[in-house]
Amino acid sequence: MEKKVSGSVVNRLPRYYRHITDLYESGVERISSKELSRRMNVTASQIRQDLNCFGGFGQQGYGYNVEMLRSEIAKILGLDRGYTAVMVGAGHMGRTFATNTKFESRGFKLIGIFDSSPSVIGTDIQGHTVMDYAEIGDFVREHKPEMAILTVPKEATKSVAEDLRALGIKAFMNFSYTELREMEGVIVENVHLSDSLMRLSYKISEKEDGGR
Amino acid sequence: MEKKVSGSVVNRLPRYYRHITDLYESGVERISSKELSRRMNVTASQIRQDLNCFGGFGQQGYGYNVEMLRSEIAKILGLDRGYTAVMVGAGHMGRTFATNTKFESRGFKLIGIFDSSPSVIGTDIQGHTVMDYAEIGDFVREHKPEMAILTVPKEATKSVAEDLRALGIKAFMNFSYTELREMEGVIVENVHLSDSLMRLSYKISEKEDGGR
DNA sequence: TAGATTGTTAATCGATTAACAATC
DNA sequence: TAGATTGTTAATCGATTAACAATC
Repeated sequence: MEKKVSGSVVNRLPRYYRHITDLYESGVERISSKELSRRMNVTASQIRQDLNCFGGFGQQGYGYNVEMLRSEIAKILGLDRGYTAVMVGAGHMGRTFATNTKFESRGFKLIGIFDSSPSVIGTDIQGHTVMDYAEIGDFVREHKPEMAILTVPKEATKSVAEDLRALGIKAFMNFSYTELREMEGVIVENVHLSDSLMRLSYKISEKEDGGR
Repeated sequence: MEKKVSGSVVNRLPRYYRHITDLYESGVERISSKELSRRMNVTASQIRQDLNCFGGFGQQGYGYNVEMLRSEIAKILGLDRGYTAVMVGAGHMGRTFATNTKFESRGFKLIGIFDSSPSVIGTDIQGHTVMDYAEIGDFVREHKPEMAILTVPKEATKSVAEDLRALGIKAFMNFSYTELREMEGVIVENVHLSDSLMRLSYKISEKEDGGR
């Protein structure tokens, strides 16, 4: 059994993937931890430590092969596993997230969008016909998606999550302004956009005061 | 000059605000760090430490007064300063963020939305008429907003940020899948939704492997 | 007063950085 | 080979937790 990887490292992984992908797409073949550290504004030491949680992907005197490192990080992140997701909530946020996220190029597949409002059921989002939430049970039992993206109003979040959990969904991404409390045996990632707005506000006011 | 507050504490502040606001709205008058720790799933010690970076808001033997604590955290976050924001990019994400975020109830004011595409200029978003990006210079010079929300495509992010910086905008919230590198003297908060998706993916695959 | 709970100091734990031998 | 750069150990730094005297 490998050593447990710390949360701080996990949080940084997508950022590594993003930067390495940028390099890959601009045709860079190799990169040293030093050069990457300059670009990412972190220490080279941290990069080497982080990557070594998962294996020795570099070569002394050379650095890291960009293509190889990219595919290794993808593997670590599980992007090669073809995870599938359903989305519940075809309102503004659902539409935007479904439209903006390049699911396929990130290794995921969005396989169904559900809503309970008659006015959106049957409409199209990026080639997906919105289905009736009442039918989600059959759909999930048949297709067995790993994750659910919840873009429903605050009030509905908890009950939808409980329904889906009972159907065997293991992981949730929650966009509503409520915290989906960790349920037994389930993985939750809460996305709170207004938290970012508040952090920004804090930093502005901190700066104003500091400048006095 | 007060002691520098650590990034970890700042990151937790919006979450405190959210939980305290929940309590406030459900009519709770006082809360102890112990009870709050139970609800938030953190240690009571951490709560007391965190709050004490900013002052002694509690009372021995009693706990914290919810209404008072809420307004203190709001003050710390700068939510009482009436910061104003412009948004650039009236596509899906811009529309969604403008529609979903209760700016006013969070102490902010969105004062203008801009785009450069003739097909959206003049359309309405939550009572805002989308203005021509070509006119943003005059607008910013007149209204002096503190922050800008960038919901533009990846390619446009950098140049828009530089324009706005030259106009005096101090803080940016960037939604595009590119990192707005910290510019001299400017505050940046990057929001990367697909990072959350990847973290979720990591956790699912970690769990699968762990269960073997 | 007695009980409760804070504010704060000290102890522990974990994460980051520095350093360097191994090696390509 | 000589130079570069990794992987990894040790040192440092910072954040979290525990403990408790102060006090409402």
